[in-house]
Amino acid sequence: MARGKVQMRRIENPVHRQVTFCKRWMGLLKKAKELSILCDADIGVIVFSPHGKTYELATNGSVSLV
Amino acid sequence: MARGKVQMRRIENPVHRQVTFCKRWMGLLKKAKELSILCDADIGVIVFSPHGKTYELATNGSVSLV
DNA sequence: AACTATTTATAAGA
DNA sequence: TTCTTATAAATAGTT
Repeated sequence: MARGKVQMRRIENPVHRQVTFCKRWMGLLKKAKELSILCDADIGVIVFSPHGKTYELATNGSVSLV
Repeated sequence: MARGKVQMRRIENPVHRQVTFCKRWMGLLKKAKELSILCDADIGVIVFSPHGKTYELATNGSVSLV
């Protein structure tokens, strides 16, 4: 979304993909938290990275149940 | 994010809150899909609205297991 | 539901 | 990974 448009397809370069993942995951978490607060909703987000790592957010323990 | 900043707290007006929920949920879904595609990750997002409705996205069936 | 003025997220670079 | 900056994208308020 910035210095040039981004093509909507898998980023082949591993380093670039990792950097983008980090940045966008942070952004997604922020957006989810905002939606939760602003609209009084309970949100759970979970991401399974290709390398087996999982990242998650639960605004009320919902995802931890999984 | 636009015609004026938004305070990060629950929107009291029900109509305003519903409209914002709709807009932001759409945005969150888009961001999640993008992260999934760009970074080859598997993502699940689930939202429990205060009124009992649930909205979800699963890029690989992950959330449907819940 | 559409439209834009603005804010925010973020791609690229350091 | 963290910071900076230019620019694309999301969206708050309006119509």
